[in-house]
Amino acid sequence: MSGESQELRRAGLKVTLPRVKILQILENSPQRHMTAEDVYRALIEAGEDVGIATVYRVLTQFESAGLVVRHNFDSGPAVYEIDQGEHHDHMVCMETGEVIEFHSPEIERLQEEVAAQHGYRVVAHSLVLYVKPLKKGDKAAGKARSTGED
Amino acid sequence: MSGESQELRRAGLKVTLPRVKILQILENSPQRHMTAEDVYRALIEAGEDVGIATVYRVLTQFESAGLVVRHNFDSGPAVYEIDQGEHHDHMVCMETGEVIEFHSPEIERLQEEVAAQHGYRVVAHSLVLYVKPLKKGDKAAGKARSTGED
DNA sequence: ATGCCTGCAAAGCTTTTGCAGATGC
DNA sequence: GCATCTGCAAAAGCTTTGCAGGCAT
Repeated sequence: MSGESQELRRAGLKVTLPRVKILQILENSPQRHMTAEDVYRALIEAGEDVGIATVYRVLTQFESAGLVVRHNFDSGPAVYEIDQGEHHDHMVCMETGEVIEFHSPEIERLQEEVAAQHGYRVVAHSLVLYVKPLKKGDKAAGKARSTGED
Repeated sequence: MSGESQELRRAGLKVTLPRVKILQILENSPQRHMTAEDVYRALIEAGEDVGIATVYRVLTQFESAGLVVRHNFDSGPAVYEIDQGEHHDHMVCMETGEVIEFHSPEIERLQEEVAAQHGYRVVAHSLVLYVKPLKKGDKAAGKARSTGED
């Protein structure tokens, strides 16, 4: 029925209430990046009686099925986000915790180039920038002003 | 005395046996990237009687002092490596577990550029490529043949 | 009806913490 | 001598797993 059921079936997963609910939450939550705990709380608030173990199991299955992508930002709990097909990397603001997505084909190309130079091909990668907001007057806008910091 | 003592003092840490030993291990181990457990085992094998808790505490202090850098490859235990001042990123071979270091100023520049476009400056970053060895004849060298996988 | 799913609770693994005694300066 | 550090053991945080019953097909 609902698009969720289709997606689950297509992923080869039996259509069950916990899976449908979790998929809905991941798709509809304002928060794109959720921890297992986040999902669990959302379920509880929605009146659904699922166990945290099931949340972990389902998220893991979703990941295997390619429905979601799992990220490990720094230490701390893993976060999951629905896979919209659009690959992207992340920037985490160290002041607000906000997560910003970005995509840079140039960086990706360079990654492959570097790997090839070492005799490898890139199967997956993880790129996270830990950032802070630019204060006004901190620097000019455009081109290639390096901040020096690393 | 030993260079280690100097380094510790310079870092503002009291010179104690566990700290000296751990620093020696990090500096002399053939393995550049060690988990707390690795360091602990090395200490035990060296006949030193330190607790794992101390290993964690010391590694954390070393990190704060800038003596070591801590990485979280995927999930799993954190790894530490002595900070040789030379910033670099990592490639992890998915077949052998081998860790290869690399440095790409171009990628770093692009990172800053992207961050700036979003109104941020890069404070730190984490880039890990998960790679597999190129089989012979797997592909030609140069240009931009994307593997499709991501 | 059957086999995959779920909830619960317990265990696992990595890392942190409280405390009393030891140690460096 | 005093503050800091250490070892031990216990706890904490996140995630996985065993098992008995439940649900989708």
